[in-house]
Amino acid sequence: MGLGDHSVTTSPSGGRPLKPATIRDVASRAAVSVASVSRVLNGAGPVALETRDRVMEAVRELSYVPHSGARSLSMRRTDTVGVILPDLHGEFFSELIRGLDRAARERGLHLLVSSSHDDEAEVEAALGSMRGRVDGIIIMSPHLDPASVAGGMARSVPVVALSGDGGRGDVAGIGIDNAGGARAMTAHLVEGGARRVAHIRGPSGHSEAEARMAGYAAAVAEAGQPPMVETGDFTQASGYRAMHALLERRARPDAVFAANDTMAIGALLAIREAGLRLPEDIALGGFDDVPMAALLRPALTTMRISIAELGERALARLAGAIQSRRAAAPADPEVEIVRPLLVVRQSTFNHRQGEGQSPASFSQERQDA
Amino acid sequence: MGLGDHSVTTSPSGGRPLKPATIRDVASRAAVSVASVSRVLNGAGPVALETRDRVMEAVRELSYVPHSGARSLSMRRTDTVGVILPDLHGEFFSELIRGLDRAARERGLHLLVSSSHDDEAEVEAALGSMRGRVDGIIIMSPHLDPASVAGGMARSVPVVALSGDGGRGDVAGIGIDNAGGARAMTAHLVEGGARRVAHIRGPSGHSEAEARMAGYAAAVAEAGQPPMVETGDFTQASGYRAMHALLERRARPDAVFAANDTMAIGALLAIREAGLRLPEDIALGGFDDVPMAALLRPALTTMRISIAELGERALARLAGAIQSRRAAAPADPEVEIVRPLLVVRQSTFNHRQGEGQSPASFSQERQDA
DNA sequence: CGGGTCGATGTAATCGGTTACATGCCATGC
DNA sequence: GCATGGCATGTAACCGATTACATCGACCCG
Repeated sequence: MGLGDHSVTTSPSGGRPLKPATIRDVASRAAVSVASVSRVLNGAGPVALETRDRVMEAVRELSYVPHSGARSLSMRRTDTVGVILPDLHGEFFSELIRGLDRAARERGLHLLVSSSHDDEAEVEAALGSMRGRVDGIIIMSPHLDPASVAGGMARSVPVVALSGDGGRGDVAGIGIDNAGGARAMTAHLVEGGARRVAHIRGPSGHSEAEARMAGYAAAVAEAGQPPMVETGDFTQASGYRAMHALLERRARPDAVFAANDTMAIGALLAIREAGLRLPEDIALGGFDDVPMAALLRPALTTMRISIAELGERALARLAGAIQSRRAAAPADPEVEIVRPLLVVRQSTFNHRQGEGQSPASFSQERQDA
Repeated sequence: MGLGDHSVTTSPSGGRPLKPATIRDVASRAAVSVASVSRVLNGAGPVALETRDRVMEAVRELSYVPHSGARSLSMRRTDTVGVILPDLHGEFFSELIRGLDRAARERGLHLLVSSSHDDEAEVEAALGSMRGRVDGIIIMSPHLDPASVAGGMARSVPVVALSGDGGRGDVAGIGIDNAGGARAMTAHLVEGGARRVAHIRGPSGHSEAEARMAGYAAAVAEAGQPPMVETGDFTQASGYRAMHALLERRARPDAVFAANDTMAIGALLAIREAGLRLPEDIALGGFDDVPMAALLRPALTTMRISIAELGERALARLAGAIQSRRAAAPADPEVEIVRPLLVVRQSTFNHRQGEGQSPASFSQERQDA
């Protein structure tokens, strides 16, 4: 039961040790105590130069790598953040993770990802299984109330909600200003001379769809126009169908704002099929600025959201909350809002060069595909 | 120092406990030992009915959730797999994670994701920091040799390499049959009547690009055609430029195989600009079957890889390796190959209905967008 | 009635680190 | 010459679970 009877092979590449070396193996090989090894490795506390060298050599010889799990337990910190996401696709998902990963790596944090959650039970389960694995959680769940879902967990670790409208309730959150963006797009269409701006909205109950709808409604009301709305479900086919329906109305719209780019593409196909010209007969605006938007002809005017940046901000926010919890300071449950950027391309009138800004300080960018 | 002096509040929702309850809190509250609590919670070992009830009640009252980190340490298993990925984008990334996540959840595993690694040093660092956090690792790194990079880690946990051509070396791997796919596509173009099939390849040194190039070269050689090659870098702009170069050649190609769909789209724009018709003047084939491929007009013929399935298979493979390592059985370092599927759409000749299969048992599918 | 079996439970070692505290030593100051 | 202080180091108690082993009755059988 002494310290010396560990069975780790000496040579680094010769016999491959079945079990990796532990700190005690290193200690006994360097003929020092585990405390000294720990001090050397973490650069904490005073160590004699010669001791340091002996330890480093033993580390090299045994190719010792500290066991992060054990460290987490004794340090009461995992340096890991949990990420709980709904069923996301394509560019949105990859950009979000890219932003999270970048920000995490900067801070020496890891990402425990659990995606494709749609109902509340799954989210609860995911949250539960993260206890003791993470120092904080980033959660996105469009159909649910993030505050309630995160309530239990939020008492033990900080939670940041990522949502269409900012997390209501008492958890911190990052949200997209969907209403403001929709309003800016609608105003852009009105300013371009459209007399009847229609909206192809997303499914009712979906918080982002509702917010964009609200922004549209406010802007047309302000312009003294009657609202014209068709409902889609964010797919291309639904955008196509909705546009068809709009074209059959007695008073045809001369501009359409689709609640996302994918539906806008469907609408574009329907407009083309009807033999109408873009943007002369009908102007078209989308939302999201997916990569395809710039590749269409005419290239699509849209509201750009930098998803990667959204991820970075969320992680920065969470990292801050973890810090302040360590300092026993209560984290502020404030909700931070990211504003989309209006990107004007050929699907709307880009005559009127260099004129006035869009309202509400929404910045704007012209682009030629 | 007794068992009873823990300071956790009694009521579940009243005073919020700063520190979550531990198994000892539960034990003392239920007036049993920690062993019994553990037995109840894990359903292992015999427990009296009444004891079980008391424990469950205490668990509820304290809203106790086991600390997975601590459990990992004593069980020597983390139920987590590490995923190390290069800088991936869009659909490929999200589908891969989707497949991994689905397969992981089925098995009660978690995903520790670290993405955007490009050079070897970063990968090494990521691997090191995963020691003690994961039971196994899935690694994808196109420019590097997965075997060497994973060599050190592979001694302590199983590693599965995800790569363009299957991991050489002594680690298990899953690969895509890029060469075979490229060959099938080229053969499809030849069979459609093309006399001069050109190839827009990916960057040299990139293993997938090389494999697809090799498949193309073999197929044109077999058909007795001279190779015509331009090099791109997998971006749309490079596909556009490469196609331009091909069109300026004295002997213009009558079919083009682009090494991925993104470059094929660039090529498509160039062909259109030159006033040529697809597929009559020039037939065009891609690789990957990105969602946009079916939406183009003409819709793009391409080789489909089910990325999500690739992820699922990789995880299944790793899970198997983890199992067998627990049973002290050596895992086989075999490389599993996934074959892409030829999806024929309008950008190539889809006359010749219902004729012979493509060579080498590559399955085929016709589709109308 | 003694010994053996089985079921229910508790005690304490263990996983691999960190770290508060104790110890030993040497140099300094008075 | 002795108290003092600071550096270098070691010992052992955690972190929060699991689990091998010991214990203790109750019950059955010869």
